Amino acid sequence: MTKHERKPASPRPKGGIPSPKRAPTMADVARLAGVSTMTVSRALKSDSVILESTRQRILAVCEEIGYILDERAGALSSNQSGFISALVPSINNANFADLARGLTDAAADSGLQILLGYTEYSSEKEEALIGAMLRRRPEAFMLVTGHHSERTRAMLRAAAIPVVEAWDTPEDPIHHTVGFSFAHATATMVRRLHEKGYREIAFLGGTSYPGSPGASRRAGYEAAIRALGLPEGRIVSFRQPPTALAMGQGAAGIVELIERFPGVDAVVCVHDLAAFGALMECRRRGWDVPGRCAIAGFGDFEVSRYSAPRITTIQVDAYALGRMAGGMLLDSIRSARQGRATAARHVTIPFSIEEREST
Amino acid sequence: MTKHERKPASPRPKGGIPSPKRAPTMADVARLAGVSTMTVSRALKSDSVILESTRQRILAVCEEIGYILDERAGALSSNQSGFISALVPSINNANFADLARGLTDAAADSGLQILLGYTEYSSEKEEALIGAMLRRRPEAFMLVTGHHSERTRAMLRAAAIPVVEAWDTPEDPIHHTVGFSFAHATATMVRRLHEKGYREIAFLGGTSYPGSPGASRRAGYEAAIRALGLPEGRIVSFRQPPTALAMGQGAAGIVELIERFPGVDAVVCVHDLAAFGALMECRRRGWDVPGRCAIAGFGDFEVSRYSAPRITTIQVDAYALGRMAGGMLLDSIRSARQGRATAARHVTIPFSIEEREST
DNA sequence: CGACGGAATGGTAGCGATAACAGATCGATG
DNA sequence: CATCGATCTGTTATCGCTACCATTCCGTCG
Repeated sequence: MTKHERKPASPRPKGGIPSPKRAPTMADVARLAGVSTMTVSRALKSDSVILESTRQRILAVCEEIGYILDERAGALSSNQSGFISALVPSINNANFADLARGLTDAAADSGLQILLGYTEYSSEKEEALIGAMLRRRPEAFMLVTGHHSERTRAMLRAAAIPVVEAWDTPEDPIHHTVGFSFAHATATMVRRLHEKGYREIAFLGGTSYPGSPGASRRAGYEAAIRALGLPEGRIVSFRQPPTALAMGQGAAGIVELIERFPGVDAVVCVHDLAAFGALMECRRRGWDVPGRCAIAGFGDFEVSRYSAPRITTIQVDAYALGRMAGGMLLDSIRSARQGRATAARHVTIPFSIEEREST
Repeated sequence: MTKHERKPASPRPKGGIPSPKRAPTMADVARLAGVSTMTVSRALKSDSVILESTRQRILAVCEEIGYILDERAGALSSNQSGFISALVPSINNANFADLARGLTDAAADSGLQILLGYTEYSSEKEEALIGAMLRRRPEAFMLVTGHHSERTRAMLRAAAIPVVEAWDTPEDPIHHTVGFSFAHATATMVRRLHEKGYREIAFLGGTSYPGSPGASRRAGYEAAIRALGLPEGRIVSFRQPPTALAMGQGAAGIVELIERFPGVDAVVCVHDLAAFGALMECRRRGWDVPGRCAIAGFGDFEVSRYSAPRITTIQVDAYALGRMAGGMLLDSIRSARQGRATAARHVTIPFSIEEREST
């Protein structure tokens, strides 16, 4: 020992059974199995060449002494963290939860883990989270929805890792995208309502500032209304970004809407939670749905399938979307590990209008 | 260079501005700021002694060259991963999402990050996830609900890190616990219904095998029914563990229940989603709620606050519970970092019966 | 005026794994 | 029987950071 040597946490025997006070390392396994640490390392990776009998012997030793691979060290040495970072606006939302689950399952198939963060619809939080996550050197990033600050984009560019923006497709993508146009979907819903004979179609929810959640849905609504020559301006916005209050905003919103625009005969809501809140408020007040006013949602949340009446909505398989986003990132990661870059891909996935009893 | 030296990813200049092809390291920052790497390390930790002017100079260099601390290396060197692992049965559940959010926020206050996993109510998945997570050397573990296999318990014991079991309190805790007795809460609901005059009270949901989700709620129901001398056996179980089908199970279940036990005048459901499904099915069939049959839930999901009628339920602040669980773990982590162990704590948090229109 | 102490900073080893290549072993082949 | 190639295993250096202690630089004090 020279004077600067770090004192070990506990004494290390040079041979024999490792001290019970210390977690076993690969060197302990190697010693007990009579092989080198490299061979142990290979035994624990599924894709490496090693005699099956050797692997079995090593795995037996691992099991016996309770050895657990330390991926912190592995990540440093191999320069592969094994992480994918994912940012969702909120986890308390079935669509985002499904997206995250799809990504997690796709990543797990390749042995990668997810670092999940919630931005709560705030760019400051998003920046802070990305900064914290980059310190873990994730191998890829998934962003769900939203406009991203220039600082966010710069950080991701500097990190030089694959990025996928999922769900609503942005106009100015960072890299990969996968999702569908919320504006297009909402416009389709408006046209469908028009075909069914509704003539004064309103929009409920979202806030008006650009880049806000719901802005693209609102824009799609407005474009469709104009194209059809229907009366414009039937809009009631929410004051707050989407939160747990979503249903309450829908309940309050429908009342304001009907009072301000008594002729309205159909409402397109920014998402199913608002639609459900609106629907229940109508029932409470004795307003028939869809007789007095039809109600449509967005997202096909479970509540829309079981409410009475069932709610017409825009359906997208968020779980599959998450898996697809994961697949795209994994492809890019594999390429990056072999030193190749991947061109950005832009995938549009289908949505469908689920016509139910509320329209 | 000797023959065994690892080939660097790209050439490393010995001085001057770091090559743009290579991510800057602490050594680059140190060189440019004219200090040692130790001083850079101190500048980036908030709690260390360093001249403020030095810190500012170092931070400026970091900003200029886009240096990002590599916590993979830090974790290895300091033997502190900065991770807390959390396992929830499902993320697509408002209670669990709130729990995870509370834990995340509590951890973030201390600079720790969360590794989140979903067990999907399967012990095999739980074991696999814990194994994968332990390779990251988390500093603590939160488990939400459920019975844990002996192998799970052994792994956590061997890891020798603080563990908190949150939500439903287990009979045989691993370490810390925080939550409340689901059995007690459900029994309280039954008594409340009895006080209101209901006499044939049923239970809907859960599966019957021991350790299944809902088992403790069902046990609490049965105990209360027996204690009150009410007619027993009014139970309809679900065939599947809780999933996205939760509302559909409630809808199907209420029909089966009313057909098999026509005298039932109140139903306690295993959770609000089943209660909601049941309620909507009743409306669809023209069965008045609570006139024909009262319906109560569990968990105070948003849907229960806005449905028509609003659903009576058992309310718990899951976010606060998550924060509390996080606080307990952080205390233990701090102690562990100073070499001290912490005694297991068992915290019971309050629940309340939210009486609404459905009973 | 020299000893002392506290604050700031520096030097070095080591955390535990893996990359890269070298070496050993063994059966097949000419 | 020597050579070759394929397969398996070993050696060494390194990833980027932080713990541990040493050192330097001051101002203070007996």
